[in-house]
Amino acid sequence: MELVQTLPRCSRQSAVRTPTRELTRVDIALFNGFALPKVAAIIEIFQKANAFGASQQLHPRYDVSLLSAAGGRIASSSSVFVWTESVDSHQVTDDRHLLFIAGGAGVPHACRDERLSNWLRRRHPFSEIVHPIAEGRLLLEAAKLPSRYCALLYGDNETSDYYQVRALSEAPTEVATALRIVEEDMGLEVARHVAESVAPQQDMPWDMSVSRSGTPKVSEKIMASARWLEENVDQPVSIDAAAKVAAMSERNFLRRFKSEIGMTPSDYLLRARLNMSCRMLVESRLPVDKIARRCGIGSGGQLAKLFRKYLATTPTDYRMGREASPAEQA
DNA sequence: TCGACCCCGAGGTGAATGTC
DNA sequence: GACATTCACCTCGGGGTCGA
Repeated sequence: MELVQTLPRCSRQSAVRTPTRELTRVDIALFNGFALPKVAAIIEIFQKANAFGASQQLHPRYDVSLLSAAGGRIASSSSVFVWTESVDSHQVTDDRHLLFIAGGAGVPHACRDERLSNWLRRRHPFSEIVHPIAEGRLLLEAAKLPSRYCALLYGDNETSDYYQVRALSEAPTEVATALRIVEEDMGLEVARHVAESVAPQQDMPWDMSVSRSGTPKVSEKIMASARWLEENVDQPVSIDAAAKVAAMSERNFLRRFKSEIGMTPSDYLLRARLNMSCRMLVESRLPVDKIARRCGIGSGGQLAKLFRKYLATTPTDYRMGREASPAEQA
């Protein structure tokens, strides 16, 4: 069941909100086993927008809160821990509220969490945007609530391509929603500035995401399996499991995936993992072995082997090269 | 169009070695 | 001692083919 609502505009004229000052509260609902990358992308977008505002002598525009049913320490699916506020201690204010709901392997368990469901029901009427990330929509469905996307994302405005907005029949990506909100609040130039500073694909060796590019000839089943592969880059993934997502036999899945996407599922997964490891090499100081394990690439040795094959370098050389020439990353 | 079977090679795993 | 890289061996993914 697809539960989707759209407001006329994600603008200040919303009937839901009567702000007393220019602050937007961005609540992100988490649970054990949530998928970290997309949550991190949202946080980064609003943080960059605040930082840009600060450089213009403006007050912080966005207040991002990480929330969970009980509060405290929450583990992502990649075993990275974050500290959260309890939903019960988090009060609704008369500021503008946006709600993002994480996806990830922990969703089925979170769907059975009455405390989280009840809070979603209480918070839903006060949130201008209610945007589930991937499997996060199952949490909304479990609470019998509709999604509430930013309607402007469905319009044919000139910046749709810039945010990689999907077809009209699909929900916008969480990144597109966050960027659109920044554009609404702070203007197109700021949104572009933020998009350019956070866009991982522009820095990475490959941009191969089918789910973002919306390749027209790709069937929904194959698209779903490709998305599933992208969302599970940090997990041990078998082709058989991916075939089950597409509701096909393993052999047929391999054949269809390659003919529609142009590469094998394992190649697709490998590229996604390499992109993630490249990003972590540049943005963190974690040792190569830990990065490899967190990206689903067994060991540092395996990562070195892949870097030698695909990039003709080693992970440490790649990291040093990116640090030595930051201008090339722009 | 899809499933089943078989074979080959690429990739994963863990140990060994090198470097700092 | 920690981390990075190489190497050897084994597993499994992908291609070819055929039949339903």
